[in-house]
Amino acid sequence: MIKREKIKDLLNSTSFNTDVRVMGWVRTFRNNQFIALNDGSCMGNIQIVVDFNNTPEELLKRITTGAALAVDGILVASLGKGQKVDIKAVNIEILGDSNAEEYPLQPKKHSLEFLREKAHLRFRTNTFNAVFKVRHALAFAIHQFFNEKNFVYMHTPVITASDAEGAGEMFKVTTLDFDKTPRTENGKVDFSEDFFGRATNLTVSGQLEGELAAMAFGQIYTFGPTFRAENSNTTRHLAEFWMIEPEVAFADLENNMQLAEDMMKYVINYALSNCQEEIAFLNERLLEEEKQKPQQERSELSLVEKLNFCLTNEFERLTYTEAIQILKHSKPNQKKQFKYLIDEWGADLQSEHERYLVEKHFKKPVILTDYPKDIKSFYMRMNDDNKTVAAMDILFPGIGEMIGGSQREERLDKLTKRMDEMNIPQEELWWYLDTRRFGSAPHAGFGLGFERLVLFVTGMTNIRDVIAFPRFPKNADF
RNA sequence: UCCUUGGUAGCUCAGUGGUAGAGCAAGUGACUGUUAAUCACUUGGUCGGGGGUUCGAAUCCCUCCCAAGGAGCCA
Repeated sequence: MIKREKIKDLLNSTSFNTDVRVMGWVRTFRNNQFIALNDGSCMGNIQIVVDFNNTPEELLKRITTGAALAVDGILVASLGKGQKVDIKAVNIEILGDSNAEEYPLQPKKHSLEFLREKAHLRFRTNTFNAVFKVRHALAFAIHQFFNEKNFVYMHTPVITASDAEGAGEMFKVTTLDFDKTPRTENGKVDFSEDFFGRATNLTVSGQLEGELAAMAFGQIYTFGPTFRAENSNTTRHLAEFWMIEPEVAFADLENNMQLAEDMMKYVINYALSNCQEEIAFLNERLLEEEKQKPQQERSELSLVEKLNFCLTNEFERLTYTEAIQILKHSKPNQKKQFKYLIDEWGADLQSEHERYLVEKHFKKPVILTDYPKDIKSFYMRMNDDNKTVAAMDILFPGIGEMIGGSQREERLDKLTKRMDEMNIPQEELWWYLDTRRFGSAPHAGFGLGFERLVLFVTGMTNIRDVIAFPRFPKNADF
């Protein structure tokens, strides 16, 4: 028997008149004669030409959209205009039938909302083929970037006992029987009877554990699933998402910003050069979509232009205080077009403000630094002004916050003081505080929401379309 | 969780008080170098669920569920 070949290789082949064998799934079957076959090796289909006069009616009827086939045939130069090569079928074997009356994917354009409900089948569409290839490339590029810089990939725990991080609502992890939970004398659930002997949750961040490792390896990163039980129903939040969290010893906020910008450019560049076909497709898809919109709402740059723009321009860096000044004097603020008007220093920035800075004022990624201490986490390093902390948020057009990071507070007295002020129990984080007791050192790190990166690079607009099986409130299908 | 807009055939939608429609898909047939093939015919609906108003409800009211977009929370 001949060895099976990948469609990707055959589409570029010029070895005409050779016997080939392919396997794949039917995308369309036109004219009782032309099968567009896809095997996932690339976005393109190979055209199988069927000699329908010498093929049993029985078999022709079973060549339906979605059916899996094994085809033996001869590779020939195509007579048609749409493609360079055809396979003249000699023998077609149906590996798996696909009932055309029941198969949900039709040879036509489907809405993303519809495909979201068919998440088990949506990989079979061009759009999702492209999205998940790009997702793969980005994940690979992230590992390659850190590996080249000699970072150590740490696997931080998915189940944690600390609930003091304040990053968000947590999912409880328990084996207790809900119908008869053990109770303490004062009526509370007795978690000492639970599997771990204490209350546990799914992690909301690997940062604290990451810091422990960074204080030995010097530079580490994590890349794993993260969970937030927030009741968020937006196009950029998930209950289960993947996060990349580098942590670097002997680094300050400046180093941290540089690392983040370098990483973003590295992985975007990797995707551009390794997913040309996919990104070209997504670029076209987005252009088509934008055509539906009124002129005003269309973006100035195409997807490819936007990605290239990111690579060739420095991210704009400015402090929170400078941003407030810009916003205060901005047109929408003067004309009271903001829903939340910028009045004085200290307020948290709303999405509309971030969007103005990124999309209207600077028109490129922006790194905002040195936020007021009161709107940031306890572990961020206090600046000399005692008002701001060495925090940074990287804002991207269309996405908002892509990265959040900071230089960490390495001074034990200042750290414990902040914890007291923010009511964070020190005894629960004794192990974290130990790093400040024994050989503390300046260090910094950040968290990158992987799906938000995939959103940006694919030009998709809903985060539920860039993760295979999205988890969000009221939804855990598949 | 809040605000807005929606939920009608497998899909995308029209129908705004008088008894259910189109295009595509699917089925049957014709045609055969097509490119989401084309042409003809056919099938297909508890109009999101429940309750109410009315002689009569897809249409009006109440309520619940679900979806999209925006907000908050954040990555």
